[in-house]
Amino acid sequence: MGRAQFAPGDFLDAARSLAAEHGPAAVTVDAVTRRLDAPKGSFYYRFASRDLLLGELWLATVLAYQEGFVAAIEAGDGLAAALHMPAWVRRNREAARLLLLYSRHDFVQGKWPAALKRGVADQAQRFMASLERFAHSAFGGSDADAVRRAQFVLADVPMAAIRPHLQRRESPPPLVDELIRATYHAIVGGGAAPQTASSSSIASTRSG
Amino acid sequence: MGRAQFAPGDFLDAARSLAAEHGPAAVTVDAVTRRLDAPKGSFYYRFASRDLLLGELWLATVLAYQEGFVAAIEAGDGLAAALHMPAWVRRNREAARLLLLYSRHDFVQGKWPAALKRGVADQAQRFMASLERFAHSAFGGSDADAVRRAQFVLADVPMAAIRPHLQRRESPPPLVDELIRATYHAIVGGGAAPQTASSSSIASTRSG
DNA sequence: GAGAGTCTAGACTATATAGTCTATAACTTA
DNA sequence: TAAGTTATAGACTATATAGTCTAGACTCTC
Repeated sequence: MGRAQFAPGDFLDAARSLAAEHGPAAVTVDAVTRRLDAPKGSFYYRFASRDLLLGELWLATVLAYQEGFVAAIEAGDGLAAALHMPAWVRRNREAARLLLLYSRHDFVQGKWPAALKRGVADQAQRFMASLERFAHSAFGGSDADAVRRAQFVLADVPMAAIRPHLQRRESPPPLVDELIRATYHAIVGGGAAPQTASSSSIASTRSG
Repeated sequence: MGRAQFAPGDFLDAARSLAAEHGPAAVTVDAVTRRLDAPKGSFYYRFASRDLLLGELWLATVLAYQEGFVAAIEAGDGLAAALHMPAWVRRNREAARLLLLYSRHDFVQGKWPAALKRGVADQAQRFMASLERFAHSAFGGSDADAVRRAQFVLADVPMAAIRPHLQRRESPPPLVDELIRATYHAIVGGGAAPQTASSSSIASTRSG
């Protein structure tokens, strides 16, 4: 069969669905090929190993998210960077579950080739650079504490706000953005804080 | 061998260490018994299955954490409940890794007996009751949004602040408490907020 | 249309792991 | 000390899964 019936992307798509539905452990080669009704040989013709499939899936997912994040930071808009997470999650529900419900190590525990390794390292490095850049502009320094603060408002808090909803397979409601925004202003301060720390106002903003 | 060489707790301890070090997937029956130099028979004499071991480990871990949390809520001190997480994590590093780095489903995917099932359900119910109680006192209601806010400040944010440090196998530094506190005051407001939303003060509080 | 290259097809192998089963050693109690 | 109880001991089975291998079907080019 000289004409390909399956593209590499088909296997990645199937893997993404399976991982989003039942976790990365459910992404067995048999499960993936069964879902596509493809023979095993066709899988291994394209991917050297299951580890590689999962590694590529993870990297693609992280990069897809990070693109908008880095852009926002480079535009000097920290709040937009923080709010990029819920926005992206709403548009990419399956990928979002991979990114927020599991860790890198659930995907890439094994040995991967240099190319993938470099890809992941580059990604981490670009992300850290963004955090440092933001830390510098928001907290006046790039020491460990300032970077940690940046990570907190730009990544940890958005994840924390969204995760429970993904766990219940819901789309993150608007309340999530509000919580991220309020936290952002509390930690970063300044800017266009719509209200002061007195927060009964926050609590009642979006209840209906 | 009429006198027991191993207590059930020995297997739980070994399982906890393994899970903390390499994740719950590394808690195989072989790995556990190898670590204790115990025969397989001795394991299955005490635990009906691997699932049961992991289930009991998870439940014990959650309950150990929750005790202090619920007590703080019942004492009417929301901030103490939020700060209980970093305090508990510092005292229970291994258990903390289970609780914060993995999800319930990594431990209890299989079938468990009614007793365990009830234990987990009870635990979840007590936790929700605490959240509702706090939501009522802090946000004046127990509707879904108010409970979600409660979960955010009391559970999600503390987890988010701590998780990166556990991932690096560090003890959570004091900065973590500060971030939790600042977020708490931003969302809950009122109370004894030590500073207003202008946060250059927060940023410089604990840099040295 | 012959030959080369591409991809499908799926049986087969190797290995890790959960769980079973039988024998027996070490205690306990009458 | 005999009988009964409790636990150790580890070989064995069953199953899931990653990965290999060979045959051959399809397509494209000359």
